[in-house]
Amino acid sequence: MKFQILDIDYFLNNNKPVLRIFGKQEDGTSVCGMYDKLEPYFYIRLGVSFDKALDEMEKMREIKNVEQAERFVPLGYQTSKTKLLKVTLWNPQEVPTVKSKLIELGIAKDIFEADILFKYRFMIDHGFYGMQWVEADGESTKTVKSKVKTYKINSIKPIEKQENAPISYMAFDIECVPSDPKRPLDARKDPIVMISLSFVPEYRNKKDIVLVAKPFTGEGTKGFANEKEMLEEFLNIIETYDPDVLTGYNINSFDFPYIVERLKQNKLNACIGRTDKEAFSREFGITNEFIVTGRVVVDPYQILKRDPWVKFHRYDLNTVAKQLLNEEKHAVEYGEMAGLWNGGKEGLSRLIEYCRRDADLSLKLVLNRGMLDKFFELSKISGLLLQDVFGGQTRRIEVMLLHEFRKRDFVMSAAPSRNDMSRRTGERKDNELKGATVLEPKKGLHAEGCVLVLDFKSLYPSIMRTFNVSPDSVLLDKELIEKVKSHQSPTGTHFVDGEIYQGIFPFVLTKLLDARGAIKKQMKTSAGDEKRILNAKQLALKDICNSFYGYTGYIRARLYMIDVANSITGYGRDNIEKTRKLIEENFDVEVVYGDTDSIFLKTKTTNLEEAQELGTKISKFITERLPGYLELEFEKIYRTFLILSKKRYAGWKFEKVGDKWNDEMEMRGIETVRRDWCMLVSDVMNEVLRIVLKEGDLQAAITCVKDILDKLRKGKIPMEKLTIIKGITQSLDAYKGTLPHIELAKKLAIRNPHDPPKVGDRLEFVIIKGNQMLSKRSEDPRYAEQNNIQIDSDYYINSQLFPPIERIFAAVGIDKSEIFGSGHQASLGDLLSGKKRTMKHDIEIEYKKLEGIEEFICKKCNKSYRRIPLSGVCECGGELLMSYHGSVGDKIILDKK
DNA sequence: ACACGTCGGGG
DNA sequence: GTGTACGACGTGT
Repeated sequence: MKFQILDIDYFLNNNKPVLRIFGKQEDGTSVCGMYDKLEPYFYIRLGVSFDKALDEMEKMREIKNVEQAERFVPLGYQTSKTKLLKVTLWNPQEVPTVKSKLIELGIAKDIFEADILFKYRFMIDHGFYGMQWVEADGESTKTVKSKVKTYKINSIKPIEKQENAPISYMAFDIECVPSDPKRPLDARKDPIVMISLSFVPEYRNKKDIVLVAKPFTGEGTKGFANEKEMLEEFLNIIETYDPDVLTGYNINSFDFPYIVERLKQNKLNACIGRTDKEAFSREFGITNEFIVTGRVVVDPYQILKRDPWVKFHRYDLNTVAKQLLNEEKHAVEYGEMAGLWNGGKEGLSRLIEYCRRDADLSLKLVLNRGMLDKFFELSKISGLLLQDVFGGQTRRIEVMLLHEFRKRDFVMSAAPSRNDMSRRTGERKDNELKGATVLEPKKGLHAEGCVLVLDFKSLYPSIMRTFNVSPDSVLLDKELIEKVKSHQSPTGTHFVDGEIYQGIFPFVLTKLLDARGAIKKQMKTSAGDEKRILNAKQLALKDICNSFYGYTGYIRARLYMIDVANSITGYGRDNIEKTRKLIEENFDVEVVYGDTDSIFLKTKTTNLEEAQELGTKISKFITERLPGYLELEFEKIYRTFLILSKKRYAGWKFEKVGDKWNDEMEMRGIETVRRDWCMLVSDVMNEVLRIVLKEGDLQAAITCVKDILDKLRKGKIPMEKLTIIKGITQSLDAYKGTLPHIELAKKLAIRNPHDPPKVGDRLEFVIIKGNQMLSKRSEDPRYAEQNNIQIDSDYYINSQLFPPIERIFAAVGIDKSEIFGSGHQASLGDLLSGKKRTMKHDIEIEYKKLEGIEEFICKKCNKSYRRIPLSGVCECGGELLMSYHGSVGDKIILDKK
């Protein structure tokens, strides 16, 4: 029998562990393999004599066997293996108690691998990675311990196979109505009124179903007498459809815990998994986790929120779906729900369709956007089970290293205890983790010549490879430093030379980076699904490679070594300084900026082709002169470059695709979108940056801002552009200070006593004119509009627009008084005497061709604008979308690092 | 510039 | 389940 591993756990049968390996066969059949031939074990370094230890340990009934073993210990370069004891127990659950007993009695001085989950012990010992294809031999068996086809396995081994087995997905979403409209939802009392389910592939020829907790008939809808019957059907569908992946938006912290509580209230078992074990939820901080044995729980909310490459302004389903799928939720406000539920059939239908859409959108997010592709690959590369790969980098690295350790006869350190961690924190006071070098920026606008950006390819991984930096290659012993051929890092730590012994990190990184290189090559000749998967794979490899450095300095790492981390950044600092010097000595360019692994060079040419050529030449020159694997790559050209300070800059980027130059505005660290800013600020900032960078017309930038201020003072900016949104997070009287949105909430509660704002509501407000304190001058935008209340233009000018806009203007040498100053206005010419006020960028390509590449298109009537009209919307009132190189969509803010 | 506190998504 | 756990952005000093 062959199958792909999805999940593993174990149960006890007469105090003996039996592993349950859940998987999928090629034809999509779910199977479970039961394996009982593994015993839990760990290693100790003796604190007493062997005989004494043996004596004591024979008295412990939990211990099955003790034998001598020789292994390399992980920290510091080892010239020989260390004598250890391998302790085998009967029951994995007794490991923690035995472990602490051995330490207490002084028998063990050190403990290794006593905190490796039993399922991972199994995987590592068998060489199984996540989503591994295996071949097992055994016989079919019947048991209550599994709900799918089960086999008792005699032997099991990994096999080579790339493609995934067919995976089934089910998304769901629940709606609840509070029994007391003034109170927040309470899962103990307030029932679930409907559950929508969405399937890929279809379930009984249906792509979705909505279960309703009251009698109802309708297409794709199933009514029930009450909540309990509806919940029973929910459990029943899960069992018959048998999904591999359960998904839904924010299910980990809302839907799942809520359902579990409702099942409990209705005296039903939470049998959602593929075993007799009930599903359960646990929380830490915000990251709730929901465990369903045998299946994989995927919460797109958590995945999106943790993605460092793509950031959203907000993370509610509507915003995310709009951006990623160009689809929206049905418009139903939370406050309406009770009314819809308790009202007539029409309202109920609306609520049902709202619910249906939510589940559909979640599933589309996961599937249409290939959200899991990278995680499948991360699981295969790291060795973590799919369910565990959504967490942090630490576990990915550690389980991967465990595989490597086993091959090399190494043992893994224990995860740090609370004590270890506070000791590490304390030690940092004297020996702090020093970061990278950020070259002092030459602030301002650089428009006279193209700016070249060059990057070191995988800087930290390359450093670790070049200088053999690894926790197991450090020379901790003074004597060893004299005996062994070694080198010293810029921060004074010694490492054994690579030709004597290659550390595990450089070894693993070499494997991973080589694999990534091969995949990127392969991508060039592939297309469609194949290319998509290859891309996911190379991204997964990149993620893992880039996390090694951070790992060595992470307080919770098993292989924490601050000297190793500091050596890496130390080499990095050396490298960028060396590079700067080499460039300045050999090329006629000015270093205007650089950060960690990048360097920005201002050239004397405005010709893109020439700039490109120079960039390539410099990268080759430098790479030839740097040691080992360090490689400086020519990354991109900024025709114009504006830098405000370290880490805050914008550039007009040109990139050659084929023989055409594509252009794009790029911003880093300059936020144009922030939660607490109204839309007007974002619009003005984008517009100002565009004018400065693309038109080089400072005058126009000033005029643009002045126009806005003028409109603002005359009350001509639409209310929605001035609206600020903030949420109510606690009961109104619990707030200590006065906050604008809370003051407004109080006002609204008086105006509208039957539907007051509640905890969890998000309030929109504008600041209006008046002589009270600011916080008391918040008002509902619609109310202000209807009652013709004037907004406080001074607030918007001084508190919202001024700070960010001033930073930009200061950098290009425009004094704030020129725009914001009231009364006496300095003449434009005076302010910048000697400096050229306006310049049209000189570009030696056909400018005409560029026109129209970037434009704004109305979503409704398709009318296109070269600039956003100041109203922010189309003449027809429709929303405007940006268009880049022919593709239309809101811009997602990408911010590397 | 730093330390400390709050909040997120869902209904 | 041989585990005990976030990170961005806000305000205040």
